[in-house]
Amino acid sequence: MSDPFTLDDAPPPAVIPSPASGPAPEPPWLTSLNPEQRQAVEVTEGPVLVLSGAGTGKTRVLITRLAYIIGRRLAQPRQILAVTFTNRAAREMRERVAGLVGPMAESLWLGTFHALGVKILRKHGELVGLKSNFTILDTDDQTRLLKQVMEAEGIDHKKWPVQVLLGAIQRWKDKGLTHDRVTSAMAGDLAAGRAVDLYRQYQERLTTLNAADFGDLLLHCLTLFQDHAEVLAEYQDRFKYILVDEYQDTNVAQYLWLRLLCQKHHNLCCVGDDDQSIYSWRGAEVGNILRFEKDFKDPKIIRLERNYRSTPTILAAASHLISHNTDRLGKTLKTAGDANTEPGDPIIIRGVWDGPEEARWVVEEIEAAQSKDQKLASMAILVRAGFQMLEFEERFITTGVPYRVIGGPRFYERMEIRDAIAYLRCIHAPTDDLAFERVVNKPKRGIGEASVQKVHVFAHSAGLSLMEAAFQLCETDELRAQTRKSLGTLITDLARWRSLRETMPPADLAAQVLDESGYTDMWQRDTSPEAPGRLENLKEFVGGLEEWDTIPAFLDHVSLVMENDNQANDDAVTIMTLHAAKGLEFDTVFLPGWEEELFPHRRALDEGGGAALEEERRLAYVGLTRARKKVFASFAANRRIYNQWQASLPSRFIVEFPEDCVEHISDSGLMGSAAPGFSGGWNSGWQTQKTSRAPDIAGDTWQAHKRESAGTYQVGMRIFHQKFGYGVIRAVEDTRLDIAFEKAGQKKVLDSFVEPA
DNA sequence: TATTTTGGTCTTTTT
DNA sequence: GACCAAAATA
Repeated sequence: MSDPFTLDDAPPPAVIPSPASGPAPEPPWLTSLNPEQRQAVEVTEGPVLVLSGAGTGKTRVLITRLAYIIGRRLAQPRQILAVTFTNRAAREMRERVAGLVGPMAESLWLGTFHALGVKILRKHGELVGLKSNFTILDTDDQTRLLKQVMEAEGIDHKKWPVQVLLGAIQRWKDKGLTHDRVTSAMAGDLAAGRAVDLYRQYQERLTTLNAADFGDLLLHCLTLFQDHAEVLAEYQDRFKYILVDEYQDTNVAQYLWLRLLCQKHHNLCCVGDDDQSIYSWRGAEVGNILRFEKDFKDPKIIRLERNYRSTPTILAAASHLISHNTDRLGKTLKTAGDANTEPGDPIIIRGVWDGPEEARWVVEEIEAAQSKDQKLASMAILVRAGFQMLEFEERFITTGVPYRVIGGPRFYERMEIRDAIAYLRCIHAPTDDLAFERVVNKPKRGIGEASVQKVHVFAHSAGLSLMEAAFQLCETDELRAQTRKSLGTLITDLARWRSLRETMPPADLAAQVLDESGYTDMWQRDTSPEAPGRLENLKEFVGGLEEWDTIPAFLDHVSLVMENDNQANDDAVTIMTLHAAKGLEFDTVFLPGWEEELFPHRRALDEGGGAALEEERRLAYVGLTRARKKVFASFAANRRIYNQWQASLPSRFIVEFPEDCVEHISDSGLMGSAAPGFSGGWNSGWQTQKTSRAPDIAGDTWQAHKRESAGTYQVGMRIFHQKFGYGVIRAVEDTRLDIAFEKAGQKKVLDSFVEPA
């Protein structure tokens, strides 16, 4: 095999780094570091673990370390591997390194685990059964594929949902387990005890399709390294220095991947914070941090504890909150500034009546800050779950305040975009059966399920791809003349477009395909309200394609990045999940929805043990420490979930704030007289709460209400509701009442929210 | 075949 | 209430 890595014309000399070894003046980006940071940069040899609290300059250390290694000529950029968790982090890191060392940064191996895995598999994939143009499946494709396998095996999909099995397979992959290493004990009675076999068949289907799912990107790498020592040796040789960001979020597979790669030079530097481990549900093992000392001999452990980001108040609150966790390495964050730094504003805590009210309040605060010349871009709303975003969006739209949602409904996951991509996939890889299936009757060409099934059966028996099978079937009388004709047209069209791809830029090709296939037409004729939006998205899609020179490059981007990063640089408030916020910082942070069952989330509470709860608390810690100056936390007494109003209690995390760091503010105008439970004002209620542990807000009034309510309400009764006013009960079902309100119309409400009128 | 109706499940968090 | 899948209907 030709060695692609022998191009290094001038291997750098192995210099033992030492600040005193040369008279060269030290650049400012080095001298401005604090002693611990500097150590983390300069100890280049051997394993290094940097335990880095929130806001302690972890990213800066990583970037400086990269620049230092390059600047000292300890290695060429192409001999350095730097791994991040998100594409955003990777992009940012590359930009900032480039700022220090210039265009050399281009040749760094820098990216997410998955992106780097793809890079390796594109080169050596044949050794594990993947051709270099293999497809990367998204969640949707994975589900459909596994579903096909399960259906073929006659597994009852009602009893054993696809998602559950898929989740199990993914977790196995996270642990680095190929199907032959999963024991039946691990599988249990999952999928009627057939889980392991189904896993195997799923992998077989993937191989036939020349496709890999997300977990495979790492798992195949591991297999490759284990079975082909010469390939592993190449990479081990090449990567003189390895840097890992967010190490606390690595899973077992990623850990093994790293361990294999660093075995020659042993220069592995991992940066992480166990208090910010929030991805255990995705297979992340905080244990990787704890194992570091055992698995890598004589590691240097460096703690960064000086926080440069937040005010002392925020820091104190965050530290106090996280100290409720028992399972941690333990570290204290100190403010980095002078001893007499101003403590900063207290954390504002506010209880409101319901979700919309909360949104109203948050946006009011944002507008107030804006009128004091604070940039909207310096403010963020961090939510626990995606559905919370809607209320804020609505409010921003009505008030006209610019906002930006990160990680919302993803562009590339929209139906029309996935269809368009499927066309490109068919053109690029004729064997991509999943894409073909998606496209075959979109727009409607009279090729129904029955015909597709025939193609399927034939393809399977003859060992052909769907497209090839369809082509051959068109030569026979198996299919109806009508079907045969349109199927034939589709296949010739696809072939024609394929022949254009050498000469035509992807954007133009896509435009032509969407046009000639009738796909655009389909939406233009569609009269549903969302059709114009879809056409708009397709336009944007074609526009976005212009950045790409080749289809495969674009397809990789789509499957790995999944987000459209045309981030307008307008001044806008950011809305995102707490998970997405990790690694970012803002002057002002809003933390809405701090209610029991939402945050901490019900699922975390249900799952026994304290582990899940501790992860929720870490999430709270991440949220708090995103703020530089000011934090607003809030909770609503009522929240609508599935069209049901539900009473909720303030999150236990609110109680865990140290009292001298917070300021409770009550809802005067709106709430004052309207809500009995609220009128007393917060402060008094909260004083007693700490000891009694039963928040007064819902305390006596509501609890009593709940108890007495069973049976008190009957059809025909006239009642009063805080939000909807007066009404008459139409139906009673358990604690749910169907009420015809005089003003608000017919609603379903919980009995605890009404009182006899 | 295509469209409508019904019935069941939902919401954590993401590469 | 929204979204999906399967059944019923045109």
